[in-house]
Amino acid sequence: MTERAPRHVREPAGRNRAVRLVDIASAVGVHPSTVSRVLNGHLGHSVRPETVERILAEARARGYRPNALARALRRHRAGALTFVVPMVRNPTWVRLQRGALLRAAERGYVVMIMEEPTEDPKPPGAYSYLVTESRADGLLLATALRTGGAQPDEALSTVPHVYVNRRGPDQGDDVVLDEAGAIRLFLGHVAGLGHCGVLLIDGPREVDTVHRRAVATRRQCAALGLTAVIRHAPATEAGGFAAIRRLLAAGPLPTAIGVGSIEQVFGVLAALRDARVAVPGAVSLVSFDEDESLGYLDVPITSICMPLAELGAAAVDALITRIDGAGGTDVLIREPMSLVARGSAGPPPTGS
Amino acid sequence: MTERAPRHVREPAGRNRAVRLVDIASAVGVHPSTVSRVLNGHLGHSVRPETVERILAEARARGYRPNALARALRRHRAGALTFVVPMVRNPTWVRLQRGALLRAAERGYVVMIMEEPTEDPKPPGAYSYLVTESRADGLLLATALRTGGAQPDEALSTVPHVYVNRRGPDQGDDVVLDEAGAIRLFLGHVAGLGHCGVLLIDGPREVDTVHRRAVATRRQCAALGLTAVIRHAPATEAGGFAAIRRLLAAGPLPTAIGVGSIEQVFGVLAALRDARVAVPGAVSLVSFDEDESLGYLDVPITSICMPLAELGAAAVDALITRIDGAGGTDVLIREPMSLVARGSAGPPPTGS
DNA sequence: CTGTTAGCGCTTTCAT
DNA sequence: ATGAAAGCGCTAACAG
Repeated sequence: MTERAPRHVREPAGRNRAVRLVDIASAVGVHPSTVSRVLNGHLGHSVRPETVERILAEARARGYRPNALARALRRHRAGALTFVVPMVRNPTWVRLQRGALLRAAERGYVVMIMEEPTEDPKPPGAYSYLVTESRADGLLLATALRTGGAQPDEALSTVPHVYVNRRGPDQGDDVVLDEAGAIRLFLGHVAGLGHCGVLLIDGPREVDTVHRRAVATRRQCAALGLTAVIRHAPATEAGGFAAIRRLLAAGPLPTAIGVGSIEQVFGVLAALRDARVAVPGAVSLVSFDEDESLGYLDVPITSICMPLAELGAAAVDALITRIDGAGGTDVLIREPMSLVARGSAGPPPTGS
Repeated sequence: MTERAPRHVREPAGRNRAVRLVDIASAVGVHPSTVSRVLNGHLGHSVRPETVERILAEARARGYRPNALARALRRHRAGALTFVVPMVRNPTWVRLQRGALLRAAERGYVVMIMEEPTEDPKPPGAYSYLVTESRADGLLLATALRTGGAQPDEALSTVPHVYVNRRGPDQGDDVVLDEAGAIRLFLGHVAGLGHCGVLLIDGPREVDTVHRRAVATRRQCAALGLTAVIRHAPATEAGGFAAIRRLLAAGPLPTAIGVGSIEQVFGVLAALRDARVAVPGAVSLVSFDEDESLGYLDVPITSICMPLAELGAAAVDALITRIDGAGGTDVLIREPMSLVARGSAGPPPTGS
């Protein structure tokens, strides 16, 4: 009485079949549902300890792994998150991604990465199909641009999502860093050294973090009685280089310079070097991106170290909260944030 | 006669249900299987053109998206790949990851990223559970370490996989770059400039790319009549720094230096600067990692630009081939590879 | 304490 | 040219 295998289900050729719940059940001689309960720890309706043991033993022996697809289909939960990141090379995103991946793994989720092209960016809602298709339970949106229109994205209205390191058009779904705090650290440092004029070289104003740094700089400089000059340029080496070039052509620079991204730092340094402007002799420099390599440059660069991994982790937590149906509020990650003093910021020249 | 909804299936609270195949079917007044056939283009048993139109229209109108979970469960295909990458900050991996993500998207796969801790690394087979659970159809293994034992990983034997940028213990599943070609570019450049002695500062010898570069350097230097010194150090700024420090303490350096990673480049440059060894006056330097920032340093760094995005794309293709059941052979990505001459490599000092 | 049953949403063979 | 039916592997409400 060999059971005939149903002919209409094709096996993936050559691969040996995975162990299923029913295999465990029939080996132990219980019903599949019992196995399911035991393996999921649903012992509310309690199961005989002996049966539990036998099931656990069998499952372990055969290396049983539940089929995530079947489980997800039944539970209406994919156990996956989608992380939408801008397509840039920058250590910032690596650290953010890492923090998110680690926390997601801890919480039993896998993470799919989608890279958003920097030119011709799609609206965040363009990724909601992943949730509609049940591939993911929610979206981590880390695309950098501020929304022009500021009206909530229709396609996202029914999809759990969180904006990471940028604010979105809707309230209560942002997880961002304390950029104002970073500016405070920067201004406190250079003001303490005696600087009176500040220059911020940063990325395009459409980038939300850039916008927040610019606003904070203007406001805080006003409060502290410092003059503030703000220049936006592409977040590249060439962008930083050109920005300083242009400013130097117009006159002397403010003595304290903050730079938004590490790429720009390299460009800024090159332009200052070309013009023989000494760092930190003539101008002081502080980077808002931290990377170890900055400590090994000709002039080691003082920088602000932001809690990027913590940001990623917090974003995952916030998203899971929303997936679980609980609402949430905007999250501001403040700690740990520090200024790594390396010597590129010193007192202003005495003549100034 | 309102149909009672089955009470035992809980809806995800507050979220509106996705459109299903049956919804389209009942709206159009046909059987779900017909809709399935039409939407999948299985018109082998031909369907009336009018019906096709109505189904397509309805699906479009309601924004129908097939449930990827249900489809995957039925088809025994998750439509997902897992990319296992080492946990390092380095532009190399960003470019590799990008190439892989883009190609996977083109081919209709989503990609999950798993980061492998650098210290206490797990064997690649530790990720095969993702395939067993049907979360992914195959594994892209980009962990950097060479396997000590060199015996095939048991847990991977039934799992489609490809080793990326490293060779694995089994034959025919590697997709790697032409490191020997990179060395050839390097040696050709410096030999052409007149150098006779070469120093390679690279990462730990357990890293497969490092190993291949070291072997190629020894072999090619012998063939060209160049002396070769090879030093392994951690792939960090501090590692590069310390390596040069130690060598300088022991005597003069070979006049041509190749450096394995960008982090080490920064360390090497700092150590040379500290010791007042001029670049390219006293020693020439070439980096095996390319990054735009290298063009903006004090001394712009000549580097080898490897086809990393192409590597990622080729790895995805190779993996999908294996998932589809076809075997495969090792792949060597040679092009496009170039030496970006920036000035850190020049003729050796005349005294030497 | 455990088994029965009814699906999750989709695909596919078979029958008409 | 289309419908019926079965089932991917798992879970959960309900019934003993």
